[in-house]
Amino acid sequence: MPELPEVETICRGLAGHLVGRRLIEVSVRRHDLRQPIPADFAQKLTGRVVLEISRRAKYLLMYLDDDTVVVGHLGMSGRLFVQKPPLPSAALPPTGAHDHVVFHLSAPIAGPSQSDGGLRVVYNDPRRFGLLVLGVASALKKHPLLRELGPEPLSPNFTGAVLAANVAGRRSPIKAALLDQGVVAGLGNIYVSEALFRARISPERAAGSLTRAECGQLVKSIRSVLEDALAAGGSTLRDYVQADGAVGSFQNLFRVYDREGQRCPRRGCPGLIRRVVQAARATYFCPLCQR
DNA sequence: CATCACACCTGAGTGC
DNA sequence: TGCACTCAGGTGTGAT
Repeated sequence: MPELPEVETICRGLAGHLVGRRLIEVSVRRHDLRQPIPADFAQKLTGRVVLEISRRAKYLLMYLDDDTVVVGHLGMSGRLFVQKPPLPSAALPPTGAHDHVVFHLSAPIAGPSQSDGGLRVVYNDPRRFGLLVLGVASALKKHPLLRELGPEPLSPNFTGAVLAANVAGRRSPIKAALLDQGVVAGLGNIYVSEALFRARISPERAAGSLTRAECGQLVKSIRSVLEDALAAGGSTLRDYVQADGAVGSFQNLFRVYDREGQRCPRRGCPGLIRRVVQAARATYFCPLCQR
């Protein structure tokens, strides 16, 4: 499911609901995700207060008040959503199929007292390609899942020069290189196709053959497509929803993804969008205006 | 090393 | 309606 804009949208939604609440109960219904949920997961989290929620690449990071960080990934089909009872003590919806972990949270600890009777957050993942593991905040950069990640595409240190250096010498297609989370962190199958279209670069070009100028253009295109997607709340293909259940709308703004056979949206271009398979993933592009 | 095919798992969609 | 088949937003592995 989720690439950077979807994970960032969920992250922001969760932060608004969870920061400043205490985890009063954590129930793990299935441990066998892509990596097993640690046996002491629930015990380690119970009683902790959520300090902050952030994102690195496609990982969600939930910082707790004891130096523990929950490191989460949604894989292809994972969802995290908030369930809030409409009234204090009102019954929450029953746990559904593929709800693997349920976090029960207290009312906000600080601030004006209110009728908020707490809420719960559900981790749901039919395919179980996602994961939920634990890290240590003060040593998070060394965490095995995070230490090899490349630059954040929306950060100022992701430049054309950095991209050029990270793909130097690579003979694989630029499409495949951009999916490599060590080259740039957070892109997935949709946004790679969309960014290459905006940069007018063919996905079949050898990554190392891009000029410095092309790398600079590609960096700009990556930023623009991610920012546009963030503004739309991400893309909803089949099951992605934001933390509060709202759906994203960027799928309506795709220019090439899943548009095989349609006219190239670039003004005056007579090309037709083509679908090819690279590294076992579908790639969409206009063979006329992407060179 | 770099590259690639494939596996992991479930559900949705399609065509017969 | 049912069945067989294909495809899907990700990533780690083993073979080459």
